[in-house]
Amino acid sequence: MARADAQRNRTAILAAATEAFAEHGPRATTEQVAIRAGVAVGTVFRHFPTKDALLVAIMKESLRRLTDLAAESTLFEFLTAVVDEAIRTRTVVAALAGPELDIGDALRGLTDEVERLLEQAKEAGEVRPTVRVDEVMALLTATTQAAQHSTWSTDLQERTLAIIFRGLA
Amino acid sequence: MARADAQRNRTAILAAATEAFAEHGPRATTEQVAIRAGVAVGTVFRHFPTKDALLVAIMKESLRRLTDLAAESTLFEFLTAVVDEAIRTRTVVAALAGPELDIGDALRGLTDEVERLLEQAKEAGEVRPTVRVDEVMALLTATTQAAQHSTWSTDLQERTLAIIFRGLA
DNA sequence: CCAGAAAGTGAGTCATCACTCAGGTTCAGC
DNA sequence: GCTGAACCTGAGTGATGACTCACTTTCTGG
Repeated sequence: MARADAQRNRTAILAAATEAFAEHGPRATTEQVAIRAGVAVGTVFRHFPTKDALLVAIMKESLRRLTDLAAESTLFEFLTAVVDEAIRTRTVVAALAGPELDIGDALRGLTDEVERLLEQAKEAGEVRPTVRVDEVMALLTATTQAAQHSTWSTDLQERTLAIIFRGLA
Repeated sequence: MARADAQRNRTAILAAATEAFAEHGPRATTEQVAIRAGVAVGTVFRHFPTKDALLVAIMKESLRRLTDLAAESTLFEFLTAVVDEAIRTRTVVAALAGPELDIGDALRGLTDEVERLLEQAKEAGEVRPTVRVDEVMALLTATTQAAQHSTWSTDLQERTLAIIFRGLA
């Protein structure tokens, strides 16, 4: 049986890291995370041997949450939701962006869901049959990247997404 | 009259920095730039008091080049060109992205050109009249961001841009 | 030529962080 | 309770990288 306090700390660290990275991006220091979690630095490193490991853990969590969400959405709803999530937690983006960190499997799960939603949308006649998944993922990456770096009003975000949706239809 | 060697060094530093940042992103060290330019670190700092100043100088140069290019292109040609440039020199992107660095005026020049091209495209019936400049800029930001972070094949890049163009039409 | 001003040099400073570890604390099973 | 294994602590370490400055070198105008 794992110790209860260790479990509590692990959870607290994950929550703190999510907040810290959301605020300051991946440049948030491990110590900031530790303080936020009410814990010493050493404890953070006991649970996650590396800062990157911590980032990966958070990203996987985020991707899993999104993958679940996909189960109960249409394609367009889902894309909108992903962009929202990207703005809120500035880490997802990195996840979609580069192969620097190893989150291959979680990302594949998301892609599978998108593929399913894409097929649905095609059958409903909402998306051209010629559109491929990698194109949708590329657009998704693009939008999330930009949404978090620059400061878009929700209005602009909606109008931009509308253009993309029109391009898919 | 400014000294000739100083001019030469300034040019060499700018060229070296462009290369270095293109290869390693903004994380390239000042010393790498110095070595590439065949110069000591101190000299780099004599010309550009800050690493950020150096980045700004490069970005402005890049934006000016693009602004010039806009004079002789259609909207779609231009957007494609910007994305290409973004992939080549990984610094433009940061320019479009955030207000972290001060390049306001150069960016405004680019936006003006895009606006002009947009009007042209509308008159030619290639773009819906309802499309606004900020939307085009947002899409531009998005695409450049993504293009440089992830590794897109030129094929995927073309297909993705095609979808965006279709959305604008 | 030659002064002296402008420019260049590069070892050194200082701050920042990811990460460690010797020693103290707390939990869980008996 | 008690014991020992698991866990926590936080000052310290080492690496990195932006920036400085006392000193040397190189231009250029007269």
